[in-house]
Amino acid sequence: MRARSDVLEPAILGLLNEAPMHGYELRKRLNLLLGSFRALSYGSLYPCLKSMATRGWIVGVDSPTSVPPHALSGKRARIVYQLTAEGKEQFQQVLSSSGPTSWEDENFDVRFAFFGQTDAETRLRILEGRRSRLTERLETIHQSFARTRERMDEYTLELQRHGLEQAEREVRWLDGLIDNERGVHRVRTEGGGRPAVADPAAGASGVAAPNNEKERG
Amino acid sequence: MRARSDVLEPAILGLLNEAPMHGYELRKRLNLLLGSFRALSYGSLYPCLKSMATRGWIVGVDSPTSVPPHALSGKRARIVYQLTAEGKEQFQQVLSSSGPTSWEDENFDVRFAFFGQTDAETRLRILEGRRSRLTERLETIHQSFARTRERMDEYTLELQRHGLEQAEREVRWLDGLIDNERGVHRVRTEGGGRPAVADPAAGASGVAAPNNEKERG
DNA sequence: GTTTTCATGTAACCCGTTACATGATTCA
DNA sequence: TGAATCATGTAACGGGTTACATGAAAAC
Repeated sequence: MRARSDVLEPAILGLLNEAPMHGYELRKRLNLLLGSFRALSYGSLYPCLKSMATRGWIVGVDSPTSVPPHALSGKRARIVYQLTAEGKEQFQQVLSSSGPTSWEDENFDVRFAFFGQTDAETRLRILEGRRSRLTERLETIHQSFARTRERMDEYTLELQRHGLEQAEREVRWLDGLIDNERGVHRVRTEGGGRPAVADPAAGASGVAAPNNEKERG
Repeated sequence: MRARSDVLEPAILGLLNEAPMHGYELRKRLNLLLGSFRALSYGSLYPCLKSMATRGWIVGVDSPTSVPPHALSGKRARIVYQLTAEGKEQFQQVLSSSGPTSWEDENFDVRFAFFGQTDAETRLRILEGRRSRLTERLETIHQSFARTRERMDEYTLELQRHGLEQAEREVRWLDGLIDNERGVHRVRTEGGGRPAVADPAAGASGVAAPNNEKERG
């Protein structure tokens, strides 16, 4: 429901779970992750890091700029943040929690971005949740569409038509991913249930599969 | 930049410019207009109406429920809002103002939805502004894409690839609309420059034109 | 040497949601 | 008569942005 809550924190946890980082770099990575447009402001990042530190999920360590570049002792301290044990636990919990909020646009994106750090079961659960949420939307739009078509402006109509098409396309995209995930899931759970994307070949071909129609365009 | 500011007010102005309405119905129309999901809350609608009334853009008129349904005198007053002269002026100003904010996602959607109440020139300006904003984005993503491809998670990559594709598709959609608008523009400005969509035939075929490829799918 | 980029923060504000409160009308 | 829907609002809160403040390192 909300715009970003449940989005910023998970994203930070996920990025720090990949590698420790200082705030400035974290922001750049976050911008890439979250829709890649609309720069996240420091005014929300730093306070968020602060509160996460207070809660014990992360710790910030003052760190001089690597090896002193030109003779002088490295003094300027950047604060490099890293997950604590609690933070890692929290992240795993966020990943596997598939509450209704997880299906929403940006929340889904973040969950999806960190699929590489989840198990196939959770991935499937989230993908399918997202899918049913989308089709639910489509249903709603179709209905109100049918009810109010005549009363609507040509352009409003066109806008809605376009939105509908985009949503339908996303459903198809999800279908591809789900199919793929099911295949991987079956194979992997037989073999131990570790994340499947650790294997580059399976990940690359599998994930990209549903979209190669694009090459034709 | 912002999520909704510059979105809610224009949308209200636009809807009230089509027909006077009371808040409850306004909300339904707004939900349809603004992404059609995520219901707008009364907690933001009514205060907004209030402030718009204070500024003199709209007036709320107590109105009994049409004709009394079963003998009793209609007492229950719904507040029907309508634009004042200033409100109409403000709306026209919003429509024709093509500042950078107009290219943003939701702002664009609202502007687009009320294209029927604008002239072809403004429509073109907004469509082209939106287009260049989108391609700008695409450029940015492509760059960071090339720079950081190796360091990225398979799923993050796929998510970005998908986003890229959606954006590219929207650019093509815009191209169709722009082409169409240019045609209409040329014809119409010769003939007087009135809104083109007032003509059902031109509007319907014209606006829908770039997308009839979808029928094949 | 000056500008640009890196780097970290704070305080005021904006806009929206949640939860609450209230009451009339319509339908079962 | 009692539940669902229509209809209008308010107060507290949440999460984000803007604008401000500061300073070191790198590039020109």
